[in-house]
Formats: sequence, C-alpha cells, structure tokens
Amino acid sequence: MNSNPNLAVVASLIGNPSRAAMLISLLGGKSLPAGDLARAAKVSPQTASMHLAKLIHAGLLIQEPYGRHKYFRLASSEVGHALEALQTISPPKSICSLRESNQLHALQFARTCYDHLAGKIGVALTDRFLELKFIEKSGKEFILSAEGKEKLLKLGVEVEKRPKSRRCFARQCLDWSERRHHLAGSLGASLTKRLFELRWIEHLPDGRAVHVTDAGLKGLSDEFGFSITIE
Amino acid sequence: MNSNPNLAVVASLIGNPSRAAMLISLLGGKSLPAGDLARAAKVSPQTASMHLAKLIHAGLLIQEPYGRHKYFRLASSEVGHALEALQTISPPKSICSLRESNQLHALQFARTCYDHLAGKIGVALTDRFLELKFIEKSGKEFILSAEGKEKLLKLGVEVEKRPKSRRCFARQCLDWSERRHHLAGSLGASLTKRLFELRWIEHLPDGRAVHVTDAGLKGLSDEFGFSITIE
DNA sequence: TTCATACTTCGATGATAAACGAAATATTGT
DNA sequence: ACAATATTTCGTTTATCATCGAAGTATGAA
Repeated sequence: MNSNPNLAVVASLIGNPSRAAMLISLLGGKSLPAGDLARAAKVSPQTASMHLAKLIHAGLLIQEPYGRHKYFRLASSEVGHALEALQTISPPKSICSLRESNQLHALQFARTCYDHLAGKIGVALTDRFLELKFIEKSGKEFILSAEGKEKLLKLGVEVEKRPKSRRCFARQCLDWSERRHHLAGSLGASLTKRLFELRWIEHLPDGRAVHVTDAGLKGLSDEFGFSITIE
Repeated sequence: MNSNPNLAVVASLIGNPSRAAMLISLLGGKSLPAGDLARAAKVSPQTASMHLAKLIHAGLLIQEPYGRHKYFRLASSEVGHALEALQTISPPKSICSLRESNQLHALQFARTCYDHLAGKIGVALTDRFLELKFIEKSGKEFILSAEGKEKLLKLGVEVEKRPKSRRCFARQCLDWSERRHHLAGSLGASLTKRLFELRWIEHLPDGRAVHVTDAGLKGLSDEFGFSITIE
C-alpha cells in the first residue's frame, strides 16, 4: 500500500544547487562516475560524495560500483519525469543564446561518458556491433567475437586485453534514456581513442560533447554499415 | 555551464516542509486564504506570510486579494503536475493517527490533481475509457476517438480544444498512489469540471479528496458501464 | 471613532547543512 | 611492492534560513 508521500524530503534534495546540477547531468540517462558529477556540480569530491550518498539513500539514484569508480544513474523514469516537470515551472531561463542552445543539443546527441562513447551514437554503435555479431552480451560484460576482433584490429583499435590489467575489458554501461547498454570498459576506451585519432569524432570546445565529422559519417558507414540520422 | 540553476531554486522552495504542506493543500485546485494555509502548515501567520511571498515571487502561486483576506492558488496546471510528479518519487510519510489514515484512504480513493480526477477512481475511469475505445494511448498523450467525443459531448463535457491554448489536450498523468496513468490535460479538466456540475462527485471538506455521490454511482454506471467497488 | 480581524514587516535567535581540509580505504597501473 | 587514482569518512567552519515575538498596515464591524 502506498502511503501519503511527503514530497518535501525529495524536493529539498533536488533543491540544493550542487545536487540539482548532478541530477541534470544524469537526466540524459547516462551513468556517470562520482568524479564527473563532482566536476559537473563544481564541488570537491568529498562534497559530491556526501550529496550522492543522500541521493542514493532517498532512492533517486542507483549506484553501480565498477572498480575504483562508482557509476551513478537515475533510479527510474519517474525521477527523470519529475525533474522534467520541475524544469517546466522553473521559469526563465538558462539558455540565453542560440549558441548555448546548439551546444545543449550537441550534448544530448553525443557525449563521452567518462572515457567511452555514450549518447545516441554510443548506443547505436553498440547495437550495430551486436547486429554484426562483433560483440555478444554476457552478464555485465560484452564478449568480443573473432570477427569483431579482426575488424577492430584492422581499424587500428587496441583489442588485446592486457593480461596484467584488472580493468574490465568490455563492460556494459547502461543508458537510461535509451534503455540500452553501450560499450564501456577498456575496449570502449580504446575504440573511442581510435575514433578520435581517425578524426571520425571530435570534441566540441566545451570538452565533453562530441561531434561526428564528415569523415566519421563516411567511415562508420563504410566500415560498419552504420548510418546516423541527425534530427 | 550550469544548465538550469532555477530548477534548484524552485525545488528548494517546494523542499521546505511548511511550504510543501501549503502547496499540497492547494493541490485540490481551490483558492485558500493565508490564514488557512498557515494552519495547514502548522506555522504562525508571519511565517506563512513569508513563505507565501516567496512562492508568489517564484511564480508558483497567484494571489487574489479579497477585502482583508488574501486568497492563494496554484499558478498553473504545470505546477500541479510538477507536485504530483514529485509525489511519485517521494518516500511514504509515516502515519501518526487514525485521522491521517482515513484521510490517506480518501485521497487514494479519489482526489483532484489540481483540476482533474486522480486516485483509484481517476485511474479506473481512464481504464474504462480505454476499454470503451473513447480514448487511446499515443506517446505521452491520449487521443479522443469519434465515439468518445460524441459520448462526452452528449454528457455536456467541453471537448473542443481551444486553438490558442497551448495546454496539452489529453495528457497522461502518472498517479502517485496507483502508479498508473490517468487522464489529465484540458480534457481531463473539462471532464472533471462537468462531473462536479452534475454532482456526480463532490469535494470532501478537506478540499482535495473527492466523494462519488449516489447520482454519480448511477450516472457512471449507466453512461459508461463503470462500477466502483468500495473497499 | 473604536475595536477586531487578516495579513505583513522587522529583528533576534537557533538549527541545519553545505563546504572543504585532512586522512582513511579501495582499486589500478607500473 | 609502490605510486597514482577514485571515493569515502571525520571534524570544523560558515552561512543560510525558518521561526516567532513585537510592532505596523489595512480592512471590516460596532
């Protein structure tokens, strides 16, 4: 049985500027590590840790420890919905210029998620890899197939898991908005690194949003039969 | 690049227990004078006055002076929507008294969510409309079918969407007590308004909980084949 | 006018919690 | 094993803000 909820508890949690900044960063649905969230909120890691603990405790966030990182994401679509509803009544108005508006759009479109590719592009590319049977789901990870390994090698991606490294090779990173996983772990990092080297993707000046270049559009299409529709 | 500092401002306003209590009192959709709101929040008139001034300033409330009284109401359906959305992610409040328990049951059974019907009745009636194919889900909204339009018109419900209004016509609103969607938007508001006019439903003294009258039981059954089981 | 009611402003007090430095814990990389 | 990185815990400081008493303004009633 549901009880009469007291919304003051939750609203006051969202009402702190630092926590609000963190929640908005997660509104896209991506999982982000504590350090990134601290940077997004412009507070020290200690402070961020305290805030995140509160958000976890209240059930607004879910944490997935991964090695020394701890990834956080929104606990449910209801949380995202509530944040969006609050935004509709938060009157004016952060986006003062077309420039910022465009940048926001870029952020939603593609974004590096710590050190791997996230956003629409990250999820779509992961899906395409699954279709092509380059990778295959296995528990919390992906397994790289022989064909996948060959293809990525040919592209110049570092695919050997260094035996000494304890870092996970091909982790699944959940994207809440897309409700899908995308490729993370050291393979995700290597792939992203190579895509930057090839200039298929580029960082936008703000440092986190990512842009797919013309060369990238062609390359992704030629190599993976992967075409992006930009709305 | 703090994308929306106003989100935190609004959320922190709602996050104060006294202000939250006032806002919830107003969620029934009625205007209330400052003194009543002070009592609802269990604070002194001075304190209430300060809180109300802040809520006015932030655009969450609208004030209407009536002689020496000053009446307050929610500024828009968006505010009501945001409050309901927050309730869906809020922790349960501990019940301290039998009176609170009864009140809670009444709210869960039927209430107004700013200007439309929510609770068991709201969700069940929406379900019945879906069964009868009066409405149909489409994304985040409902679509009113020809039969639905005809039937509701015959009942005296305003079903024409006013073109200049940018308000959503038939929104799906997540019900915090049922965790299902009910009919909101201007259609939900019109329907509810008509149900009050017909005296099929009535507000209980608290202003938010709703009671289905005998005429309502008969009317809903005759018109929609909708029968309510009261536990 | 005079009193009562409804609400607001001002000022002082007290409680809360946000922030960070310092230090601890855990994991990865060499 | 050792250094570097990521996160958490603890303790202290600081600032904010909710609260109410006291006093002020405005309206309505007698």
